[in-house]
Amino acid sequence: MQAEDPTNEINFCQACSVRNRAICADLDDHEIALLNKIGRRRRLAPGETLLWEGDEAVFVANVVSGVLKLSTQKSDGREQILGLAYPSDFLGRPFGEVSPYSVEALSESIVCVFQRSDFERFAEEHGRLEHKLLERTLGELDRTRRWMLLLGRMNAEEKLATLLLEIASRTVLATCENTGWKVPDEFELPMSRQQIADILGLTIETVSRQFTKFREEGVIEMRGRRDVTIRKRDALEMLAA
Amino acid sequence: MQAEDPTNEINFCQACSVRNRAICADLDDHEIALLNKIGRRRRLAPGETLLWEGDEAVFVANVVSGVLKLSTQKSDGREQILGLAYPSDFLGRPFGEVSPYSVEALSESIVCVFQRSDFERFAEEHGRLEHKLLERTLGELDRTRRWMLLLGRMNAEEKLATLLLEIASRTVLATCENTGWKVPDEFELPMSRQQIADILGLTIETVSRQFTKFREEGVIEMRGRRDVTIRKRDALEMLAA
DNA sequence: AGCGAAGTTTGAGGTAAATCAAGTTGTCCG
DNA sequence: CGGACAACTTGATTTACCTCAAACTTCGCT
Repeated sequence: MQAEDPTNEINFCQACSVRNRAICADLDDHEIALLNKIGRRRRLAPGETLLWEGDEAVFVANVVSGVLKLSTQKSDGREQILGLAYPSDFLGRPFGEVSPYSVEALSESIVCVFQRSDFERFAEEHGRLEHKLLERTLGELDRTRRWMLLLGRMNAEEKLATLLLEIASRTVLATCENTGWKVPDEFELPMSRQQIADILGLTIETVSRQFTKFREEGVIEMRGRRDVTIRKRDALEMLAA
Repeated sequence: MQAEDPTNEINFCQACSVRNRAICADLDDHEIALLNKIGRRRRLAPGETLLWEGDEAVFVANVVSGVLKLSTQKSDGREQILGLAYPSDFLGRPFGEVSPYSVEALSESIVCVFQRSDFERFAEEHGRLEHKLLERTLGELDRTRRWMLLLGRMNAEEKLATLLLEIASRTVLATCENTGWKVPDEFELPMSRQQIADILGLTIETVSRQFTKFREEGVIEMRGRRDVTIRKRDALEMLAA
């Protein structure tokens, strides 16, 4: 069963779990076959970096499974996480010389990688792909702008409430492949406390204290450090509003 | 001279000051003529709103002159400005049902407006336009993500320094049409103190105190409330780094 | 099972920015 | 020109979050 080998080079698109949601969704079988030729799959271990901020932008990629973070650093080392990438999300900077941020796997991940130059050539010749990429980029811009409201105008409590709800909803979309569309109240955090702090623009201590507060209030329940169960969704939604 | 009338409906593209920089740049004369037919110019007074957050996204537009703000509000009224739009920038949300943010003119502005449906149809048939829009959207996404570092990880001093440099550089690009490429040290702020606070995720008082501090340190000089002269660019750049 | 390191939580104290409250300045307009 | 209003500045106080420091979990490893 070749299709079960995630690093299989032969026609892996056919069995791709994000085939219907990623930017390749609208391509026909012939186009998919062509795209298949220029791409390859790559497995990333947690902590492994796919792209480095400031480096030449050599790759673009689709996320097949796992969660990755996009991040940038100030000269003094302070880090800000710019976003998370889930299955079917697009990574990299087409039509640009350098990568404006780093991309690092948070969990074990599989990505479908293209040389940027190959991808750009293909996109030029296949308007449907470029259109899909445009739609996705516009959506990502909206999402990113919404996050600015969080960074600029929310307090620690509101920030964490918003993040927990966001992760819950993104996790389900990534997991259940559109069967059974309920957002689950139980999920695993794909990142450490420090990384949560870097997403929310807070310190690790403040994040930790908020988790404790939510636990004490019975808003969430935790088994271990990363397994979260939302107990009072209303309360979280109220705070995030 | 019809071309000098900014609201002229007949072939205004020909004389458009942003013709070479906006997304229409790559279109040939025939395509421009077609685009000209579906667009119209509109003049906006300071404070006038072009798009309302949450409303049906009926328009898209190019900025011809002036400065506009993109903003969103929390339920309790707190506002966050998501970005500024300068001449040649694209506004609106193609391929989306609702406008994810409000767009309001800060200064007297002229925009080139299209019905979203007309624009989408045109874009579908003219890949070059869609390609330009993709490039612009990718650039805007980079810019927006860079702003997240400011919101999440900078203090008030760094934030204001960064904003002043950003406005200075954006102003020149908007003004001198690529002749004499020096960034000027003198410019006019296109927004109030409160709006600056809403851009930086601060309060008006904190912004005011930072201005005073920069003035006392001789980093900037001000004539009136909105005319800024940068006296120590190095100092500002050091802070913004 | 038990050790060790990394990750996390908790506590005490400090500080940047928010809030509350007057003042002051600039600007519009008769 | 002067008066009124909005925009801005300044000051005093509070507070949410940060910093520093120490303990406690969790988890991988032998």
